[in-house]
Amino acid sequence: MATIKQVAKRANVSVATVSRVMNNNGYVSAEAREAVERAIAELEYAPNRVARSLFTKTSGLIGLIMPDITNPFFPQLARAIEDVANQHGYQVVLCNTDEQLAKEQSYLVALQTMHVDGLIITTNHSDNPNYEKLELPMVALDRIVKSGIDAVISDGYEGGRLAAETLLNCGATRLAHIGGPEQLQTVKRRTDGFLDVAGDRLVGMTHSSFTFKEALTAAQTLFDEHWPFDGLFAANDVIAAAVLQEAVRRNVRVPQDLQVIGYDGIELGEMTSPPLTTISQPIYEMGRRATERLLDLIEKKETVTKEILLPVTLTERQTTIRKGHDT
Amino acid sequence: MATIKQVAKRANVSVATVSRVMNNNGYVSAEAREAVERAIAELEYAPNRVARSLFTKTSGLIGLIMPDITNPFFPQLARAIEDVANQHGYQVVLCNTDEQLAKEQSYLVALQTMHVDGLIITTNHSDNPNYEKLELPMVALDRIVKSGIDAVISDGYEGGRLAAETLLNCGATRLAHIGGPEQLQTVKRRTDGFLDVAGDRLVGMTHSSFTFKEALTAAQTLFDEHWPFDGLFAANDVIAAAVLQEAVRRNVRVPQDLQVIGYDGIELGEMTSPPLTTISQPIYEMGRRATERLLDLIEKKETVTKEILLPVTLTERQTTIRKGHDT
DNA sequence: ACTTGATATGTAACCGGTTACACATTATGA
DNA sequence: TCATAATGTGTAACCGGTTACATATCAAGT
Repeated sequence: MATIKQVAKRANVSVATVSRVMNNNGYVSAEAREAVERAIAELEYAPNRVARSLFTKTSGLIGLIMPDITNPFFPQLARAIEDVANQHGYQVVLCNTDEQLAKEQSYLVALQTMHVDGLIITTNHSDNPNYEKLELPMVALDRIVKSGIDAVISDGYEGGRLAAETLLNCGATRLAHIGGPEQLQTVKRRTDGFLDVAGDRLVGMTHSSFTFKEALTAAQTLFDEHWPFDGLFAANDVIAAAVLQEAVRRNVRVPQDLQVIGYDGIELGEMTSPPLTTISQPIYEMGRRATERLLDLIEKKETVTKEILLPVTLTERQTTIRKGHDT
Repeated sequence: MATIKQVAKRANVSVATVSRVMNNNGYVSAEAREAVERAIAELEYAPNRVARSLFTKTSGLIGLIMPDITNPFFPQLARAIEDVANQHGYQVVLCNTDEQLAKEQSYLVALQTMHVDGLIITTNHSDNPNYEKLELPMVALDRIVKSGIDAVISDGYEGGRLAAETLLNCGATRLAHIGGPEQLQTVKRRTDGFLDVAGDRLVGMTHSSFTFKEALTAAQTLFDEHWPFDGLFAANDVIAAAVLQEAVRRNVRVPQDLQVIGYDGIELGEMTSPPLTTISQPIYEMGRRATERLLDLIEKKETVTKEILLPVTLTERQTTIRKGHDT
């Protein structure tokens, strides 16, 4: 790899001049510029970002902290973040924390010492003494933070309401629900919204983590203890998929005997049989907005904290019965 | 953030001594060491990796180049890579290329100028003039490279054979197949293995990309043009999921009327109804091995090129009929 | 007593950029 | 014509580490 010194030599100028043409600032004569550009081309020079980083104290790196990329909600988010970051010349460093404080902590110092320019955080610690004292620009994604940290979330409460209303509109009268991990506030809101509309039409409810295996157990419990019900809202699509599978195992027909609505709008929902009706979060959009916000924080040095709330929508597929199309 | 100079001052030693205790090399007296350690603790000093990087020309970063993290095969791979990297003190930079040469190219220079220590490549270009001339340590994952680049792949040919044998053993007599994108060599091998065993028992075959939507179209075509068949092998699990969905739409019972085997062993396979029998690649293991190999290349400066071939296994779920358990 | 090797520590160069500052040279305006 | 501003360029300091080298002390060996 060529260095700026070699370029300078070849172009018969000083390193300062080379740096000026690279960064397009300061005065440079037309001849000098041309000579430098030729030298750059000939040597295939690309400036060393580490060296630049040392002086400028910016790295062009943003840290992405998530619980587990393997959870099907996150890849889309990561993709959106990476896309936007890349479009602006940034790279993203991926960090899986498994919601473990120790891992998170160690990533945090690693990221800081490598001078990342900002952080996007999608982990859901209730107890995190970490972030507040960090001076890095950062935005929380799908996650509620107490203090003055920017956040991008979608409207879980409204989503829960929408799910309940939809089931009711589609003719369900006995509602059931499987909620997510109770410490996740964004997820709890979905449950709150659902329950507020369901009222005493709720006949059964349980909770589950977001792993398929546990969801399957939760579904079994729900069927065992509260059957019959004819409308079910799951706190996310993975849980809904488990419900669907358990339903066929029990010869419960979906949507004729039981209507099901999931939450998230991940691709998995298209792949189940039948395809899953769900409350879609604008996942890609959330990632995009979070990243754009972060870049504003980094580059424009914005200071006011903002919370961005995105609307959710109903994606009707085939686990609910369309009004006026009853089978 | 404290600097080494501040630590040195506080401990009444020179920066050299501080550096020596940090890196545990050279001679340091017990008293000096202790003073330095106390100063480090008091200042919460963590060395600036950028500065270190500039001198040592290593960054502790490894670049992960994949087509699209959104494709459900990749998150597990990414996870494995990240885990192993992290255990060894490395971070990973995520790059989605969409198989576009331009994007790949631009990532490559970005990664080089930031001095990543190595590369893991899971893109499947047939034409890539890039990598060979790079002097970075790198390993290809799930991807076949001509020249002297290390690779970790699983035994697709044997997997294809295994799929065919399993279907045959389970009583299928009229076989069908949906292959993957034809330019992907690792995927083509699955088809080869399957066809070699299937022989003239194959009654129909088509191809599809790995997106669910296209897979659905391919499945429809196959049913339209070649039905009936009673055993189907799909080049990956996403395609298999599409087949399953199309089957219920046509009131084809799985596995009674049609047995289906997928490929990959991603979690999606557990979530379909019924759960999918599939040829499992050791995905996490592949990521792990690739990363370990890369770290050997980086740290031990190994030079001999190695190709690691991992075995696949049959994961029997409910889209095939167990021998001796015929329904 | 004197050489020698091990131990201990500091100074300064270096990694490859950026930029403050000094110093020219040329253009502009009165 | 001359002061002043705009333009153009190089030198060297700086970012925060690592390490070669010089130097100093001390114990061991002869």
